[in-house]
Order: sequence, then structure tokens, then C-alpha cells
Amino acid sequence: MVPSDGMFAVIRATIRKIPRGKVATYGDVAYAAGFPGAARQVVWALHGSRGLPWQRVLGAGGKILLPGVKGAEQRLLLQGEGVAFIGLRVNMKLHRYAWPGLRKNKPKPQKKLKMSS
DNA sequence: TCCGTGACGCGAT
DNA sequence: CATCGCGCCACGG
Repeated sequence: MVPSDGMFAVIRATIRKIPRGKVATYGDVAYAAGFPGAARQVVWALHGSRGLPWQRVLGAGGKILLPGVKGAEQRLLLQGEGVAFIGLRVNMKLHRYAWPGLRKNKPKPQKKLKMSS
């Protein structure tokens, strides 16, 4: 699957890989699909989606961004898959999908340290 | 063709 | 925490 197949095709394929009981953020999907920063395109891909695990895609921090009844439905679907919530957010610590072959943590910027004397 | 719109993200402040 | 600015790009008017 390469970008030349079309951005949405790649994004959809990426979303399909999220297993039951796991979730991913829009940013994660975009990054994993090879389009870092293109979170909005993920939204579009979901719009034209059919047969995708759309409920497993959340906002940054595991927050459901889909408003209204759809949002409530999303939460119920996820809970039905065993996904645990902490308040309004999904417990990402437990359910964030670890994309195979992707850097989990960003490189540490080297905190400014003060030198004595 | 230009322009606003999206279930947005992220680093900096 | 909250806010700002910028990046992202297909689509419809």
C-alpha cells in the first residue's frame, strides 16, 4: 500500500488495522499512514468510510470529539469492546494501539541544565 | 479559482 | 490546565 494509491485508501487501510479493544488518535492514524500532521484527512476518510472501525479513532488524549448522539454511540461501542474510560477520556495507557514499527516516544529535547559556577 | 469548512494535532507560551 | 499559531488537504459553493 503506497501513497500513490491515494491518501484515503492508505488511511482507510491503516484504520482497519486497529484491533478490537484498542484505539488510536487522529494524529496517530495520520502518522502511521505516512502523512504526519494530516489529522484532518483522517476525518475525511472516516466520512466516506463504510465498514471501518470508526469508533476506534479518537481525539488527542483519548477524547471523543464526535458530538451528540454519535459520540455517545461511539462510547458505548468502545465500552462494548472492553475499552475503559477515565472520565471523558479513554484510558490510553491501556488501550492505545501500538503501531508496529513506529516510534512510541519522541526524542527528548535535552532539558536546559544550569551549571554551577 | 479562491475560500471556508472539517469527528484535528502539536509545540510553544 | 488554556490559548495561539501553523500545518494539513479534499471538497463544495
